[in-house]
Parts: sequence; C-alpha cells; structure tokens
Amino acid sequence: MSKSDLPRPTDSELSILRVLWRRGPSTVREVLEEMAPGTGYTTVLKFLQIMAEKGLVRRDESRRTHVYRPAASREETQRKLTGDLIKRAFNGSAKSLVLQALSGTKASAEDLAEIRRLLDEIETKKAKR
Amino acid sequence: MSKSDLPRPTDSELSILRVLWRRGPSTVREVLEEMAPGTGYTTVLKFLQIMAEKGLVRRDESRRTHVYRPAASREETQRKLTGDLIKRAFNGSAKSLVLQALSGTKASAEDLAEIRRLLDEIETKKAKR
DNA sequence: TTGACATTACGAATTTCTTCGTAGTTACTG
DNA sequence: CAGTAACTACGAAGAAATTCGTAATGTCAA
Repeated sequence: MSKSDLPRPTDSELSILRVLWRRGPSTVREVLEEMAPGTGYTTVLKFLQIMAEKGLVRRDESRRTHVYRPAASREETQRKLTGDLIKRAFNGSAKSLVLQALSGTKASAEDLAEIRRLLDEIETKKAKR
Repeated sequence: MSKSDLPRPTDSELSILRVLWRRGPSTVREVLEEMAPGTGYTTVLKFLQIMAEKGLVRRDESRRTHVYRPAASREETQRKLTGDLIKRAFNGSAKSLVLQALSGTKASAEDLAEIRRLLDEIETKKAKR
C-alpha cells in the first residue's frame, strides 16, 4: 500500500498525529498527557488502534506497552492535506490558496522574506531548465 | 448567527457549494446536472436540505421550485478552510502552509509574479504603519 | 377534472466518527 | 502468592455523513 493511499486523517486523528510528530514514537499514555485535558485514556487508545488499522500509524508490539509512530511525516501529511484543499476548495489552483493564505493573515517581515527566497529558488530552478 | 459559526462543509457539501458558487442561485435539478454523473436527485435534494439546516445555504421557497444559494462566498469559505488547515496541520503558521503549497506544486511564472505583487503590497502596507 | 410529471418531505439503511465502559491480561509489590 | 496497578482488546452507543426509496403535493396539459 503506497503512502498516497493513506486516508485523510480526521480532526481527532490529526490532533494525535501532531503529538506523535512532536514527541516521536510514543505510548498511549504519553500521547494522552499531551492531549486536551479531560480526554480519556481509552479514547486515545481506540483512536490509535483505528489509526493503525487505517495505516496512519505503525505499532511496535514487541514490548508489553505498545509504541506508536506516525506512518507519514508531518511534511508528507501537510502536502497531502494542502493538495486536497487546493483540489476541493480552490479549483486546483495552488496560487489561489497562497494568495488567500497570505492576504488572510498577518505574516511577519521575516516570513515574507523567506517566502520571497523560496520564490527566487523556484524561478532559478525553472530558468535552469 | 454570525458567519463564523457556519460549520466546516464536508466533502460532499463542498462539491455542491462549488456548483452554487459557479452558477449562482440554483434549483436542485440545476445543481444535479453539474454533479458527477450517477448522482441521485434526492441525494442532492437531501444535502441541500441539510445544508440549509446548518446554515450553509439559504433557500428561497417563494416559488414552487426552491432556489438555493450559498450563505457564504467562495472567498469567505476558502478563508475559513485555509485558516482551519493552518491551525490543525501547520501549528498556526501561515508561512508554513504557503511554503508547502509553493514547493509542492508547479506554479506558472505568472502565478509567481502575482504572488510577488501581493508580497509587495503587504509590505508597503506594513511600512505605512 | 384527471392524469402525468416534477418537486419537496420524510425517513430508513449504511458507514464513519467519537467517546467510553468493561473485561481480560500482564507485571510488579509486599 | 495474592492483590493492585497498568495496559490492551472488545464492543456499544450516540452523532454525523451519505445515499436513496417512497409518499405527498403542486402544476399543467389534454
């Protein structure tokens, strides 16, 4: 099963993935401790089990206490979600999304500079071809 | 109820909204004709009814055949969805999303130019303050 | 007016999402 | 070794999403 076959994570699943990306491989309890207070242990456990079924996380069962890690990196997932949003809400235009994100937010001067740098890089690469 | 209270549209709902944004106020049948072939009439009808309940669309019942229109503009919805994604998958960093969208796609030279133009505009505005 | 037809309303069936309770299992502690 | 603590497995329950079938109703032509 290729990575692109992974389903889009739901909101709840994403909040768990965020923890795993930040912490690296983790047990249920470790994830739980970083979740919103009031979250139940078995709720997190169940999600991780479901996510393992879906292929969103891998499970190491070699020890008594299972250890979960993300199946896809944060970047891969971000890419997938972004591409998805572009297709679903922006008629496939990445440009539209970028313009929307830029206008709808207050990015710092450094952020803008970094974006310019990436633009330069892309255009340089494009020119070289 | 303020616009920001509108729920995030599901995938199916979004595909209907896309039609409404393109066509403007439409009947069930008109929407149906622009949906993927094989879609059932009552399926579209039901979605529009649910969406009306949720506030995602407004319904004009003055005529026998009801006419539906989006409650929020394409831009507003795009803004909401983008902000949502930034929060859920990019730790609140719009910059990250922009960089991801830019690197993960092949934007045309004009697209890039347009983005630069917007960057200029933003920085000009920022400088004026 | 009476069909024929299009439309809306209603609700049912199925799937997924979300949350938790409970039961069973393993490991440690006194 | 008994008891407790922690963990996994299982399933249930409610809400939402998705898709349609069927019934009820209004419209218009013959």
